[in-house]
Amino acid sequence: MLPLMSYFNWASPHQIVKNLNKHTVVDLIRFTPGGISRVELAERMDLSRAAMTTIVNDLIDGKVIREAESRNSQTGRPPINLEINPSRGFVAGIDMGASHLSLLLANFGAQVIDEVEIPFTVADGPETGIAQANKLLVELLKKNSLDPGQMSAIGIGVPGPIESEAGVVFAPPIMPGWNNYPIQASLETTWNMPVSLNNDSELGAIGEWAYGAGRGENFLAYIKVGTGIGSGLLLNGQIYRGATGSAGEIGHLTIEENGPLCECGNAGCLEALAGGRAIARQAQDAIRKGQRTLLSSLGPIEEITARDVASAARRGDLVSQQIISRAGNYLGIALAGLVNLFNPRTIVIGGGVAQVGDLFLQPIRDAVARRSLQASARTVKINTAILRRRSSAMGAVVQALSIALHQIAERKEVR
Amino acid sequence: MLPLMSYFNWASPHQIVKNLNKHTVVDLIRFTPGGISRVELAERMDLSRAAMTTIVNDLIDGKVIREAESRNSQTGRPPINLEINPSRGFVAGIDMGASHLSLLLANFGAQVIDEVEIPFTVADGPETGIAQANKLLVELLKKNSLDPGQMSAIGIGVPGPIESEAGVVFAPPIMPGWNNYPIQASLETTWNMPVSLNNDSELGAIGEWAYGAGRGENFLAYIKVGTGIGSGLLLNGQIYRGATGSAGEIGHLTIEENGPLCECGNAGCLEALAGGRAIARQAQDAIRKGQRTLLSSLGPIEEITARDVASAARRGDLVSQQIISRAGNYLGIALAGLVNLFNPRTIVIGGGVAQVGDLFLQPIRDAVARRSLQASARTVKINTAILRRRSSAMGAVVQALSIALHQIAERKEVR
DNA sequence: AAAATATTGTTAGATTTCTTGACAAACAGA
DNA sequence: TCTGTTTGTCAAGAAATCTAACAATATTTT
Repeated sequence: MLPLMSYFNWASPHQIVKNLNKHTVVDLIRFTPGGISRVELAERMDLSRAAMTTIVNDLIDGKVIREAESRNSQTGRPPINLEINPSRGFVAGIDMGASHLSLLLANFGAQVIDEVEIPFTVADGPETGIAQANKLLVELLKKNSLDPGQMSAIGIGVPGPIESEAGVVFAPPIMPGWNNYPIQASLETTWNMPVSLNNDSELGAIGEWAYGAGRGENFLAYIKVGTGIGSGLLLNGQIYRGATGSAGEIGHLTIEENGPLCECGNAGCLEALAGGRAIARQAQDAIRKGQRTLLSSLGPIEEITARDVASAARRGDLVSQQIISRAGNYLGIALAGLVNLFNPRTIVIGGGVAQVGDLFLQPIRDAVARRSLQASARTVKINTAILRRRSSAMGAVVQALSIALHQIAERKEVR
Repeated sequence: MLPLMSYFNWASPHQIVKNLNKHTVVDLIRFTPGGISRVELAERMDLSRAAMTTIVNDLIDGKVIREAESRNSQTGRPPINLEINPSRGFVAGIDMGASHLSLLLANFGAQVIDEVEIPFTVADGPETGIAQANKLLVELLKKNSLDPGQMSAIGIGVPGPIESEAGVVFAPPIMPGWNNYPIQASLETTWNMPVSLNNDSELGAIGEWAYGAGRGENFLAYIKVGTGIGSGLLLNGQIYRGATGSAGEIGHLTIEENGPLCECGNAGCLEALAGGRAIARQAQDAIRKGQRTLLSSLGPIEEITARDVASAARRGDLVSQQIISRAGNYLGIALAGLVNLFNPRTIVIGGGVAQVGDLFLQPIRDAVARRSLQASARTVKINTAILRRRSSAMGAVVQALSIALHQIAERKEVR
């Protein structure tokens, strides 16, 4: 069957970008677990083996990819696996959160060389924030005796909606002062290399898709439970942003019509019931009411965070467990809606609270099973992020590599 | 910017189907309002004018398209509009509902030649249902002095989830007995031509996208309010079916946790609150309670339908208007969730109840504005289906034409 | 150890599809 | 009638892929 109107929406595909098949080969090599050979590539892409030889040897000449070990086969000449040439260069992945800034340094094979994370206040504004990120990257490079010239691209994720053409964030609720600030352009000027600016939840989805709990799943939702609650959607294998770039706002689904007020102005949003701030507040209330909990011993009540609650829950604190479990139930109610509408194959739960594991996951799974249609609920898998705190930063690395690799693959000569 | 992982997911594009550019040209001609010329095609597809001449003349030779009138231009040689050759053949579009069966006969220019609609009971099972459809089509052809040999393809929509490879419906709640029945194969054998089987809500989205209220909108949700409530989603310009084909099940979002029981087994589903059956039941209850309403004069209480309520509401009946408005509010609550998650540009409301107009639309718009994030709510347009009862059947015609046109475009010679 | 078999990867020439750049065609206005 | 402008066509050449034969490298069989 023909996919509907696909012709209409694709620009002439050999023109979307030149050498489309070359790019396809690069990405198949990047993301096929266990490696892939020339003949397998040819079969997968429906090209002749001869054509594949030309394409692959071209990429090898450009030092984008290289031959790896031959796999042992049952019979016949063993296939030669192809892999990205890891020593072709480096990229950086930056994950900017509301209260943390983390940074990965990776080679072209997407292997993490080094990483660093610092406390951070995104509300301090763009100049301060970007300066901090720059400084951190300079230090990390120096520590690894690397020259900025050896880097090829930077990926960065921020907790707000992106205007991707312009390279800015657009009316971000939790990034005051950043509206329309030229984040991408600023980094590109400073570092003199291409920069990919993305939403942090989208990057989480990409990271977990590429190397995590949703590896290769083409219908994937990544839920980031942090200060706020956001999601990154991978539909038909592509990031889905919606008509104006604000798709996936699961945090502002109304769950309880008369629930607590949310920063967005509505009442009873998921975020106001199960987000990091809500979890912290519930814990503080519990202490004030005099409930017996490990949390009371942590110092000033106002400074108790969702992370404290999560870690207390893991150590067996009943009050904390109850708070986490209730948050899980709320999230599950929202996810039931998402499951009915999107019918994803996999949902990956990331962010600090998710690391608690089954204490959080089980109420989610229960609520989804109870409140969504069997057809979709039966097939959906709900799991914790494998890359843990690194999901988004890893997604940023993937995006940086996408730019770097495809830019190099365009060129004929070795630079 | 490069679209993420697009390379990975596309098979080698020139292989998705041969002569991709030829097909793109056909669809651009089909769906560009106001017509399109060779040069405009070349620009839109990023091809040279010379290449476009070859492609277009090839299609003209194959009698797939033809030259239309020249448009008047400001200056220079006026462009020659291209159009699908309407007299190249005919197609049929079938819309099978729970309680009606309708049929459109259209030429290759998608102009409706004739149509017919009969009452129908899908629950009578596939043999009966398909026999009825066949008979109806035979009669319609005879009435228009057409030979089956002049038809090129059939599109059919049914109210259940589709396994599109297999051409069957899969566990359809309101099509008892149809599970896995080879609908597509049966029609293909009987008529000896290709058949496209689709979900009726999807077809509604396609119909309204092509010739209706969502013309050309690439982020479109079509909501069908009939006996049940379903939706068809067009995301990034492509029909979205989800991982297992059951995406868009908006009718089974939980709206009131302790609401009325739904056929799906859960409680408080949208469908149980605002679907056709729910509307009829509320009207019946109102009469039994002795409320003053035009509906009381319509004969046996049990036979009052949602359509009766809708038409009474249009004529000013307050009780009916209240019921419709309440249903609109419930639908709006569900749509607020859809807007937050999908961020569509347009929502088209179809089905019988929607024809009431603002009485139904306004509470929907209010609820969406109240309960979804500003970023998405501000930009979404919510309108009634322009094609009215024909949305789905027209979508079936579009699908049939897709098969027919692209099949012919493949061939070199005129058949 | 040699031969048979199977599978991967390469080579050379033909084919298809697109590009470039020149040119013909069709209209408006001076 | 001439000029300017835009559409559409033609011919030669370039790029990418195909076909079909062949070389390379392993296992299995004789």
